[in-house]
Amino acid sequence: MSETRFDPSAADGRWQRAWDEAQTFRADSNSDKPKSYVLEMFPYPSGRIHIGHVRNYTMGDVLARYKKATGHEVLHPMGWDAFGMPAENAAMEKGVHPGGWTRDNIEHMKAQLKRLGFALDWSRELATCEPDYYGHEQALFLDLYEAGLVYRKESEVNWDPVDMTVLANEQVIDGKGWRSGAEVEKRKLSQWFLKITDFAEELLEGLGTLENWPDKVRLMQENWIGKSRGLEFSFDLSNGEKLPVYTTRPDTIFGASFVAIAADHPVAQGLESDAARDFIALCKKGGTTAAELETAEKLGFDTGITAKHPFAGADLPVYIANFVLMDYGTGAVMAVPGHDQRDFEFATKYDLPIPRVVAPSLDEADKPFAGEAEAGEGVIVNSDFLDGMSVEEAKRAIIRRIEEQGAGEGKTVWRLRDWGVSRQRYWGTPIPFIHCDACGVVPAPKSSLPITLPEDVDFQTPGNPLERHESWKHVECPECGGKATRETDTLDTFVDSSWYFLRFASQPADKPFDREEIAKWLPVEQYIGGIEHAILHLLYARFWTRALNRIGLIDVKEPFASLFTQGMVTHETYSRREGGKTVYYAPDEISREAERALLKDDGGEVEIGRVIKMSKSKKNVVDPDTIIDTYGADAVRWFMLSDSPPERDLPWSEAGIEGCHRFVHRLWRLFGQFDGSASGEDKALDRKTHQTVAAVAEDIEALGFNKAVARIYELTGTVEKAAPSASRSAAIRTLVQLVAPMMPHLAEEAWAKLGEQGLVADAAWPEIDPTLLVEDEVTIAVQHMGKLRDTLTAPKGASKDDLEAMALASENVQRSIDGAAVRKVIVVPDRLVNIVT
RNA sequence: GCGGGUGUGGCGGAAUGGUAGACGCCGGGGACUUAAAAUCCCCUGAGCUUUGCUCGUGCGGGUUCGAGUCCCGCCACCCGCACCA
Repeated sequence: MSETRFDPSAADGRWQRAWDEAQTFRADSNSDKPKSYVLEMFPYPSGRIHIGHVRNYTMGDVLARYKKATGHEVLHPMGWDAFGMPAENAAMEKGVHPGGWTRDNIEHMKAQLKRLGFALDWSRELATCEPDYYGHEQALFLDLYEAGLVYRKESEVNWDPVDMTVLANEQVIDGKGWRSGAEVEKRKLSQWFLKITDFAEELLEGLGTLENWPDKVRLMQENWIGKSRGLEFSFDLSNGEKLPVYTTRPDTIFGASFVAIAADHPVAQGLESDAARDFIALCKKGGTTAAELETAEKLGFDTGITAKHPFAGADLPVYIANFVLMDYGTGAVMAVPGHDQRDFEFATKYDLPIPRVVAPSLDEADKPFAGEAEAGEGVIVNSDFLDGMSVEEAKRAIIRRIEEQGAGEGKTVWRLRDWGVSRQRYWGTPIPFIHCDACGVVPAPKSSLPITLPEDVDFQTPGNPLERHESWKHVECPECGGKATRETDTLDTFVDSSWYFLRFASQPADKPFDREEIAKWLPVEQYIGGIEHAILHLLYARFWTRALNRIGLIDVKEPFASLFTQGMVTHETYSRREGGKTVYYAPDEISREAERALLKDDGGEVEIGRVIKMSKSKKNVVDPDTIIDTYGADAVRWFMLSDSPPERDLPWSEAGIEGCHRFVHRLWRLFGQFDGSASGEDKALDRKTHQTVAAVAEDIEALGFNKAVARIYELTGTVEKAAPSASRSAAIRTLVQLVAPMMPHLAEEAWAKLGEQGLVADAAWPEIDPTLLVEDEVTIAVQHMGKLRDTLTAPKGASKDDLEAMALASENVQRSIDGAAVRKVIVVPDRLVNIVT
């Protein structure tokens, strides 16, 4: 083997082509091997791969390659979450077609991914914007409709009157459209909904089975679903109506001193007076940002109506209150100021009674409040037949009483809302329905699928181009044959990403997927992606999977057996004040010295800012293409795995990637020292090698890539120092295999030079000799009173008595004991001896 | 406000209740070289009266022969949710 340098610019492409030609990473559904489905969240084709993708896909790739080496049939696919707003924005700004823009981006990004040498089955590539994907989605949507899981209802949306479009909440900034700057209006539109609330209970319970999901994500979903147990009952109002309220604290019912309703509650809406109307308008104006809610004053309006307390008989005033939400519970609450902070503030402001009904003990039934509500545990007081009960006992008692009277019932209320999937946009999956004046809303026949998007659309006029597209929009009614129009709304792109993992596993032309084939691959063994999808995507995908399961299309209930959320790639920022404002500079405009950073252009010093998430506005981004050009794919991959634990943020640094680059070449030099004819055994090295193989395997399976990397560094150092022997040659060969999942190009190149047949990507993971995992000598720590005084070497498994004798023989130990009587000696076999005096 | 997480050298970080700081980066010294790059070797938590000793894992207590790790109470930072009755 010659001492040539490893040249990634030649080797990377060569091996990528070799894998392609051999179809090394093609997944065979009919294989007898155990299946392993490794999946990373597919990207939106924004134009360029960013470094966060590189980290995400490198982790998945190491796992996929390792699984393959350990005898699994691996499915590791890639595709494109290709519908979405940026394509329409590009269309409006640059006059390009969203489809053309998207497909160009896909082509470019695919080339970028290929340069990184990922072990992907590209034969299963899919893009959600193509009819052969979204057509099947339309079919699934119709299936769900037939099962009663899809419905239409009037719903309030954020409407941008200039762009003539619906805006998502996050697109409304300070009450104005993010693009147009126009004042956003609330509009009622008839929209499509999916009945995710039907699955609230099982989505919540299912979380309990997802042991290999981060607790954090499970908790976030749990809070999002938001189950609460309570009582719903009705007040009789002085105007003769009944007012249902919901409470989770029915035990405090005797502490109710007023009733509060939401501004858009029917009772409020029914008020005629100008003052009432003005107050309702005021409530609507209130901001919805976190900061505004934090400081918002509790405001109320006395309707003049009263509500009869079901037990006390008192007439409670009914207020419209700005803190009551219409879309939770019944939009009306019984207000218990003594034991709810919001009610307390409200009652204080409007001078309403604040009775105590929970106290630390029966003796303290009239203890005054210390300026805030007491929401905690205690004993019920001033509450007639509930007096003396605990909070929990009282809850049960009052619910029973109300139920006996037929005035209400114990009820579970969920925070989770049904999923509104209508989007008034062009670049999405057309919703397969037809509106007929005579027949109403009619599902499109499955034979008419896919309903494809028209290509000839213009984006220069505001609004949804589908709305204006006469030849596309007007169709015959499938039922009566009369004049009808297509639904012009398209589906939320989260629908597209709610089943792509099924289509990856099975892609027949005539249906969304094959049930038997899905059963072979699903659930995904390991899913990897960003924490930002903890709720929406991951909840929707779980829902969609359960919905398909319920209607009998698949057998699996939970799509992702294990979830891993990786940290972000971060970078320090460079900036300086110029003409009164802060100007940021990109890393490649900077020359970085040990303590300072200089601008290449003029040599001026710039300030080194905090290490934060890469963002365009701070210009602290690095471009994957550039760094692959400079260092090669393997060094970049290695950096992505080194140092930081994968769930934490990874600070990108020039010094760090250069270190990785050096290591690639250091390995290459070591591989060059392979001597197949070397003889002689080096038992210590054999041990180290086998221990490393076992440890690296364990680390990869636990996704502890940074630890695996450290072990490989260690073994590399040991092998470098070892004298030539058959053991050393074996160690070098093993090292090639150990780094193969992480640095596949270098590994293939070395594998070939070692004279091995075939690809290292096809090679089995090195076998471990269990007898070599244990040392025959161990280092024993010797402590006196828990402080280290000496270390000694003992044979593995030495007896407690021997170890104690050896420890006591130590000069350092004797000096430390200094003649004191030994009271006790603690011996941990093969680890330490602690002498207590 | 509620919920969760994290605090270890100059930096990223290791460490089944058992030798704190593995491994990498930065830095320092040396070798090779006419020189540089590359490479290799050594040092690198702080302090001290340096065969060795003391201190040291955000702070204060506790349990234990022994605590970064377990328990109690704080502090700081980060993330998520948020007027959810």
